[in-house]
Amino acid sequence: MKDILEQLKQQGYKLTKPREKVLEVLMHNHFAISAQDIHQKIKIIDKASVYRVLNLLEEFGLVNIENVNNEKLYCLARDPHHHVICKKCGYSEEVACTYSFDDFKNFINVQHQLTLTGLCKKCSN
Amino acid sequence: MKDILEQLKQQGYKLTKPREKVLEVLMHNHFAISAQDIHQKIKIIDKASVYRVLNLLEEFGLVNIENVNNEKLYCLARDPHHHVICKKCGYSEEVACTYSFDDFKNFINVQHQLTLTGLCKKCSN
DNA sequence: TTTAGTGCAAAAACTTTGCAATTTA
DNA sequence: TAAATTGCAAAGTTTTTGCACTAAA
Repeated sequence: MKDILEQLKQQGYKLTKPREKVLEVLMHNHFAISAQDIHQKIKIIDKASVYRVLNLLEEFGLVNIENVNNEKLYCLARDPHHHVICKKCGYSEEVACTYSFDDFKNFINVQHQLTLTGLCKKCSN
Repeated sequence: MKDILEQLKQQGYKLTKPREKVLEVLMHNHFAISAQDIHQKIKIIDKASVYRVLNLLEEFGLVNIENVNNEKLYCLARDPHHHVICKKCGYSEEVACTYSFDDFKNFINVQHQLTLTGLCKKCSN
């Protein structure tokens, strides 16, 4: 987290409570989480600010966004790993990321986001 | 497209104009497209129906969903390929998909969605 | 003819924005 | 102290829902 705040600082952004708090939640939340749920966890911070922080992080490629059951979920882009998420109960597990995508002819700064969904053992019965 | 409609039919769903039209747009649209833009292309169909069709397709894993610049984009899950999308201008190219994910211990029916974003040549200057 | 699916209009949910007040550097 | 950022409230978007009507099987 320090790294990220430092990184933002070096870009000229200030270290503020909303940024700290949102990052804290993303750090401590093992899996992907929605903007609304982030706000739920830190009610001191205005919802608008939560969105502003998330948009900032997204702009810098510091978060990944996943869609599961029509929910937009954020998670820190601390590579290299992804998640498999159960579409029914939300249970998830980490998946190592072994892919790299640097060899594009016509693109630079390519980031990737892999979303894996399925049914966990429990829900498949 | 016939396949998909057939598939739905066999599940007991009816073949209706909204379903046909939305699928048509998804078929003919080479790249990912938003719900609103789909509706824009077939104004005869009510927006609510567009959403209903998309949700149905999602439920059956027939579409992939990508987030690019805070826009939720749909594309048919006609494997195996993905897209790299320029975050600035939206230009995109196909990327062959060479990954399979069948070897999970605790999950079944695992589907994957890979979103690649970057800057295209033009936009990186 | 029955049941699923639609359109419409209204509601709900989500996200962004303008601006005065506050906080950071 | 200047500039960036916040909270608040309001506006803008996007998505869902209830229900009477319509169309598919």
